Amino acid sequence: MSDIRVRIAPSPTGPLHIGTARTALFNYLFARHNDGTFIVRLEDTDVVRSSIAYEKDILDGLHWLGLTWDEGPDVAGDADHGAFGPYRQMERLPIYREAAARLLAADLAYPCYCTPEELEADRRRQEAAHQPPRYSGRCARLTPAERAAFEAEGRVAALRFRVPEGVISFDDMIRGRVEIDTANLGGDFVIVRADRTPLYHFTVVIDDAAMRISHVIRGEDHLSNTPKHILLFRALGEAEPAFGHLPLILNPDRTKMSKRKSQTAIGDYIAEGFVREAMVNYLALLGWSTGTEEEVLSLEALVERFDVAHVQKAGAVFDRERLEWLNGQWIRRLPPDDVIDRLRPFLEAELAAGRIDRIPTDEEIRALLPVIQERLPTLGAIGDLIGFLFVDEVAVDVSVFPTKRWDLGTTHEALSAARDVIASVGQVSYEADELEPPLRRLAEERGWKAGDLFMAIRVAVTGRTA
RNA sequence: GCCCCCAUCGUCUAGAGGCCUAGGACGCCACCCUUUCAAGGUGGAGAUCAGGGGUUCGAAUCCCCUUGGGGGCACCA
Repeated sequence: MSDIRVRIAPSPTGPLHIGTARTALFNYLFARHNDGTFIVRLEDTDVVRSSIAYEKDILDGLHWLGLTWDEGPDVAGDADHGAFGPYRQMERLPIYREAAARLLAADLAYPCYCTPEELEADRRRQEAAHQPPRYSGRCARLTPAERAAFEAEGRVAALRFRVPEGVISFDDMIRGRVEIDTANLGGDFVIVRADRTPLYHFTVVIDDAAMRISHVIRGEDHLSNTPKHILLFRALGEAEPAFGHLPLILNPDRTKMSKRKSQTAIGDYIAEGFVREAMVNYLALLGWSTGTEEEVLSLEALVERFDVAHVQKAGAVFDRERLEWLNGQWIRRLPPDDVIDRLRPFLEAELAAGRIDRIPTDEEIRALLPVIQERLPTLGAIGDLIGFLFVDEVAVDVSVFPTKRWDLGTTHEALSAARDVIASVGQVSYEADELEPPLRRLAEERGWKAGDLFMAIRVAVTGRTA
């Protein structure tokens, strides 16, 4: 095991997002390729929006993808494991409290008594003046007497970190050297709320330091925040990890992928019948490539080939068509028993929805596999493909019969004739050459195209044209 | 508004100065196969490498500017 330690730190304030899943995957690939440690940490300090249901969705989703982690909680609500725990931030409050006290004692942070209303007014004024939003620094130099006065007023203070002057620079694993002047950070920022709960920028740094995270690999939306983190690492007397900022996943209009414009919940893709192999394969290739022309790659193959050098810098539009193509590729590659297992929940859903009257047996599905495996874009398409076989009565909508060459009269006539031919053949084993030759003969005698006859029979028997 | 990041076919990308009259994949269009639908095979359309300056014998590749796009600027994460 190397010293490389990386983490995915999702916030259980929503279901597992495509972007979080990809960040988790890249961290996983980086860790496994380098014989490092992959950690899951839950950032649940936003108590109002966090929930155990989301925690479950996230953990289950990561398991579904096949990303195993070495430290962290495995099951929602359950205990975690690893030498650097706990791995839920709400269980680490004393650690943050101690760190906050240290910064306060060293005057690296100070109590701020500004009310939300005052801050909001400042912000509005700055916006009106076309100024960038920035904390006024009103509470930065309060005398003990002034603080006491605010306290006497009943005001409760938040804790603000003093942002020093200077330029922060770091070598991003993906972007190279990045420099940002601390003057552009928006002034002293809050690290502990008035209600004593710590904020993200604070906890993320304390935990990354405490958990000995060596490489912080995350989305590009955090790039501008990195100087704040570096400042905090320094104030805390901790070594800074390496940073790598992944390109964002984009909506079709090239804005940051969002629930509003795209399907972002991994759970929704699972429900549609995307298989994990395809999802992992697709996500890995969104913003990264092997540098070769290989496209269909298993998680193991990805681990073997992963390198930061081939990570793209520009954002990548999420392309569902390509995901579907990969899904088809993977469904075709799955072993029969595996497909049968994975199909079952979707068949059960068909039954529950009343679209079929019974669930096919494993043997029935196995017999169908040769004709359905290469036709499934998603597992959820199974009902459309074989549903007609498992309903008590096939409903045939007359309008489904093609009328390009045949009118309904001809269709009816042809079906009657075909029925006679089939009856005359008698007992059959349904091998292809038992019914086809006599039906072809019938078509030839009547001057019909065999394809038209077969289409009529297909619709009459299955209720569908495919 | 300020700061930061980015820029090769519609999309995902290969390309790390000459191998590029820019390659692959998805999608699209033909054709083949074919009893429909798929799958598969073959071929095609599709990028003056955002634009303009440099550097160089030589630039998609290096530098600068412009333009365009994105992200960040919370007592959210």
